[in-house]
Amino acid sequence: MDLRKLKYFEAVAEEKHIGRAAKLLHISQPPLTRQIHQLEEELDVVLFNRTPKGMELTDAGELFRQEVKNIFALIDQATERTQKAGRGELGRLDIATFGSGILDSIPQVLLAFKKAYPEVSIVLHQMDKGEQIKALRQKRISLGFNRILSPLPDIRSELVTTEALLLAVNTSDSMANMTHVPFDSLRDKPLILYPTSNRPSFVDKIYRLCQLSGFSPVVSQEVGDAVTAVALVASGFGSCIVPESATVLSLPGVIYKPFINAPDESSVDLSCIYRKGDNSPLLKAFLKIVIHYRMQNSKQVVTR
Amino acid sequence: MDLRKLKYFEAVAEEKHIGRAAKLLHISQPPLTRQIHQLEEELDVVLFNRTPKGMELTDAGELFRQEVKNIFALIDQATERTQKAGRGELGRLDIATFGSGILDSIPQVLLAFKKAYPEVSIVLHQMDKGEQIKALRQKRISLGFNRILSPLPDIRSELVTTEALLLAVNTSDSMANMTHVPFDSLRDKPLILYPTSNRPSFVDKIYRLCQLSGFSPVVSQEVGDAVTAVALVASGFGSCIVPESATVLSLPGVIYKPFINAPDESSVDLSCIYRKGDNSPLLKAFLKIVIHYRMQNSKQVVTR
DNA sequence: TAGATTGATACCTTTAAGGTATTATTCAGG
DNA sequence: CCTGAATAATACCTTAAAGGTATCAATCTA
Repeated sequence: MDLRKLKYFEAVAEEKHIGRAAKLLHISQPPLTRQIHQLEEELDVVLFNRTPKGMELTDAGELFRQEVKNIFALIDQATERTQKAGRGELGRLDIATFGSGILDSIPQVLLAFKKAYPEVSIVLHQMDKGEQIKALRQKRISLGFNRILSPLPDIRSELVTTEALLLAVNTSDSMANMTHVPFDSLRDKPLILYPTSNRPSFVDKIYRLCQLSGFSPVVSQEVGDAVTAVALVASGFGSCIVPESATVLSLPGVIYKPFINAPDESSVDLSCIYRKGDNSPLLKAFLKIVIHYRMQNSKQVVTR
Repeated sequence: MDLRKLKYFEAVAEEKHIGRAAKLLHISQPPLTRQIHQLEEELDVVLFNRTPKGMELTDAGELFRQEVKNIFALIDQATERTQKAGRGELGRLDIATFGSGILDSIPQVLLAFKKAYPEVSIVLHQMDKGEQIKALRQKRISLGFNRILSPLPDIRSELVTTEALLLAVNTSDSMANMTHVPFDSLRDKPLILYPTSNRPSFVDKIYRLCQLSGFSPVVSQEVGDAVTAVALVASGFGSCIVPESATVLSLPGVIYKPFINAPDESSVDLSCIYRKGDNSPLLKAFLKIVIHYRMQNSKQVVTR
């Protein structure tokens, strides 16, 4: 079977005339006659009745014509879909997020991507950093969102946004009516912290900042994610340090305060990580959106 | 696009290795490399990632592989269906029957055909002879069942069965307890007859038989079809002459009597008619069943 | 570092599709 | 009844494209 023959068949079926069909196909009549004969021989079916006026489809030919139409439609569809997939406009993207990272920035990036590439289905997975790296290597995911990174030979990363750290305090706290909180006022204040999972972690960062300010934090409670932490702040368990994006959690009894006199690097990055060799167009498309988001975001910061 | 390329693509996708795939396809490696490159160029999509270990499908390639599988399945299906249609095993057959002809023989033939060619859908149309011939010429039907035929240049016919003529009489009739009815006893007996639609007709035949016996029939009533006629016999309107197959109508008050001393040709043919030039495999298949039916039927008559 | 294995490239051979000239057949019109 | 026009079919040649052989560049492995 040969698509050329099918195309030729379609033309003859349409024109009911070998000569005219040949002209339409920009070939001469004899080769077309031959191709039609070969097709009939291959199928072992008479597709046309030859009359002195031209070619007339048999019932079997009529049926075959429909089938051929479907075949070409399917081929066109296959081509189109494959090309879309090749441009990263169609497919499935498995993305990992960490516990409370799914606040503010990540949804915004995902939304922007969804808008630009509506035919890509995004599947989200909850994973901590260690799991993300494992899943990346096993190709179970193509992307992971993370905060604190250590360089790895087979993993690349792209910065999404940089967020200031804020202190979430209870409204009954003595610091509640300050506009800015000096970082070292955290000395002796009970802090809600997170367990250290995979180093380097967000907790490590907080410990280092305290160390730079010359004290060790007093841990009142360890919780798994920022949402729980803020909830505990609301009920008076203590304060906690959160990235700026956590302010979307507006719980009664909680207010967020910026630091003053904080050591350098009192901000935290949000990055996405991916396999080094991955040249999938889906990944490229996503990174393009990430970079666009970062640009737009930093511009906003500048113009503020 | 070219099915050869798709076949080659499938092989490489399966083997993940150009060399092995080439061996499987019984060609050498370089042309296969070239074909894959051409396919990628034509689609403008990278289908494989080349590694030192072999070829690895990209996401787009993976999708294309599915599509290609569907394409080949559709082509196979198209081929199969067309071949069936070419052998008359698939399709639609429009058949005309006349009023009461749809008794006994015709259903048996249709049933036999349905059994032998289950994938052919038969569409029945009620038409008298004149309409049948018109519909045949306009190709609205491919076959018509009929009794009395006049030869036409563009219409062929095939005998289905020959039936004796019987007299349907009311049980109260004086002839009811005869085993055989002399034909000329119909003289002066009221007969239920049919209107003459297209000559030569069944009525013409009856008139001729009467004429040969030396009398003219007394018409008590004209009715459109044999079923109505027999119903009138049941209620005492008179007698009527019917083909043997009408005996399947067993109405209370009606008994069927064979003739004796009837003129020659006191039997009537059931034939099917079709276009002279029609070489459709569906028609051929149907005629084969018709001839088979006739053979089997005449054998039964002989062995009786 | 040497050898083996991968896909890619260069160049020639062979197959099959396309072109030109012609034929057989059928139908329409004189 | 014959002639001419139109149809698809056939014979034979030309051309384009697929296939084969030899070889290369790159990468991993021992």
